[in-house]
Amino acid sequence: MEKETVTIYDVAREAGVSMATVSRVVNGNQNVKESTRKKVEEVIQRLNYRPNAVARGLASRKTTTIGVIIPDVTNLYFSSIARGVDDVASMYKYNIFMANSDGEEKKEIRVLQTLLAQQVDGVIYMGNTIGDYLRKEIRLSRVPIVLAGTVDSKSEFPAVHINYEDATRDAVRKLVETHNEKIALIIADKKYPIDETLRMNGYLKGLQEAGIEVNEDYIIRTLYSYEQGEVVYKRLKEMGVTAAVVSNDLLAVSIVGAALDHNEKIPEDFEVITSDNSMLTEAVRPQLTTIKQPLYDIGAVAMRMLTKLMAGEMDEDTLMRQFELPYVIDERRTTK
Amino acid sequence: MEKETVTIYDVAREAGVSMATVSRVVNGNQNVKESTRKKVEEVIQRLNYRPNAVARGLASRKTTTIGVIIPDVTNLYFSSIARGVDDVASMYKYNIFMANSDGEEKKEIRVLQTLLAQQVDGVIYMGNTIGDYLRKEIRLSRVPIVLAGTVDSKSEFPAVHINYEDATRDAVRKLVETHNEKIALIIADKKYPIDETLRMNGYLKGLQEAGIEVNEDYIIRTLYSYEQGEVVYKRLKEMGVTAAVVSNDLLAVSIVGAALDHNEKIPEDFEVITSDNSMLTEAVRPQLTTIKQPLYDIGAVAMRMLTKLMAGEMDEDTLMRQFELPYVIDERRTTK
DNA sequence: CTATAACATGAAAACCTTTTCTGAAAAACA
DNA sequence: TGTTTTTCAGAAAAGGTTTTCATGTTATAG
Repeated sequence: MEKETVTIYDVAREAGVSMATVSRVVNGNQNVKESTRKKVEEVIQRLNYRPNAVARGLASRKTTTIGVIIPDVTNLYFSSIARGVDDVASMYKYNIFMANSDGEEKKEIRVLQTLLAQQVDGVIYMGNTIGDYLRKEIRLSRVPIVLAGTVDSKSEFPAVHINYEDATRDAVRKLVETHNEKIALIIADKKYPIDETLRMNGYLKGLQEAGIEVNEDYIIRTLYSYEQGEVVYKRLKEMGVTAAVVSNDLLAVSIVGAALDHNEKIPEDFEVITSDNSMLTEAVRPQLTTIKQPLYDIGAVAMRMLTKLMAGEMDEDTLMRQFELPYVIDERRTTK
Repeated sequence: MEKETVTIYDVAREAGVSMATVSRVVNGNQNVKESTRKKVEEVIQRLNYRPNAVARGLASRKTTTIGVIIPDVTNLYFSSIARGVDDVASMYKYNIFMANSDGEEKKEIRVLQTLLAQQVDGVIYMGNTIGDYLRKEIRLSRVPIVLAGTVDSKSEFPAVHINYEDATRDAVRKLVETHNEKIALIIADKKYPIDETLRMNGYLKGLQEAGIEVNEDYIIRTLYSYEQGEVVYKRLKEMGVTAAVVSNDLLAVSIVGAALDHNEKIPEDFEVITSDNSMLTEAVRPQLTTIKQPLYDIGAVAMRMLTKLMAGEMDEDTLMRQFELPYVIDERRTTK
């Protein structure tokens, strides 16, 4: 009754060859005579033999498995990237361990450790800051890692993303063109380097170019959550702000929502540019003007890079550069 | 230079005990004298020993790993469930292999096979129909499986979800109360049993109760994609339909969006009830009236169930019942 | 104080592959 | 035909644990 598993040994016996030979045919090794290959393949079919990946991993020290650290699958920005990762991973026969970290370093470290214990061949990291302890942990691990949709403030690890600074500057420029003078930047309350350094710099640069003086109050840090829309909107209005660059789609949607609740005319009275281009931006009304990030591609490219690193085809030191994908600003209905 | 991995053998030697003893302390086995435990733990700390999960898996035939089959991580309905799964999985120290299937049986089978090759201890399945071949594959596998947010039309496998039939009937009732007579049902173009059987039955039942005759044209099958909003809306209007129950949030959002594009007054001229309650429904304006499914909980409960199955604490035959979680209809701004 | 039970530990097999090394047979060459 | 190279295949070790069984030691009971 108990399903007895069929092993490579069973196949060998049945086919009258050695385990080594079976292993060779399973792995597509060329050193097998056509006739014996046929024979072995027939037996594999007949017994319905499925190689045990765990044993394989132990013997070969390669698990064809990667780890993906993601703050929250439920966040469209990250899940879109993850989808890109998964598609190319499965193209290369890699299986994915996925773990949510909530972007908290403590969890990230725990998660990384369990991934390493699982002997993953590489890891894709999505998140925020790479804290010092996490950084040390990664260095120690000796498995390649690449960051997707995430920047490493110390440029130590390979990463693929867009140029957030330029993109944000462009967004500000766009808002300046339509004569906005009180322009807000809405970013995360956590200390994400993408927000705090890159988007911030882009924002400042955009204002500076236009000769607009910076008002610190227009830089708002908040939770990435739709409940915050109303709160943020009110603060904006109290200050007479007429336009905002928002770093998260869901938040942008809810800010626009709050504006509509208050009978604001969009984009006439209030303009918004958001930053992710998840499908949200096109589904809602008014459709959101957005910095169009190629999310899927970011994931795909990152994974492709990781396969090269894992195959040793690429030296981490040579191609450690930050890989920048193009972005574009897609004008829709929340800008004039 | 090459990072030499430290094994249980190193720890044993260093601590002056056998591998068996080290294994015992690592696994919290009680049969170890306090003093030796201390000693071993000290050495583990000092050498920074991390058990190799692959070797462990091979030796024990337990990988503390589960597989999650998901149509698309990018779909909020499924990713919300997945988040619930992940949280309780990590609570029980299980690692998750996640694989996207696009809801296509072919991919599902391939994915299931690679998961089984990885020797997962159990699997969570999200999807649509369980096709015959997939069904056979699962039966053969002998690892427990539970369906999350998914029904098994043959009730062969344990599953957790809400009562889609009742929920849909309630939604129809609600629309009938406000004197709608031409009520549409918008479901997936694929043959999902949740849509084709359950939601359909609920819809029919709701109409029947109200003495409204069914018009087949009002049952629309379409892609779950925001681009379809316009298309569906137009068909609805041509037929003079005044209300719809939609089985996917993103689609519902885009239908409402299309209606707004055509200067329709919502909910006065057109009412919509959607079915998932992803965060989308509250972020957009007007906020969507929805069947409130406890998505996270569906995932969490399913995973909890799976742990029991895996631990043998629960017999698949005894508790094979379909586990129903409560739902509620949350009235917001797309119904009168 | 002896007989017995309970505890603590180690040796070695088992888990299922891959991989290295070696050798035999076949093919190519001279 | 003899020699060298190439091709094909097997034996056995290695990979890092868990687990079973046996044994020595200590505590408990009589």
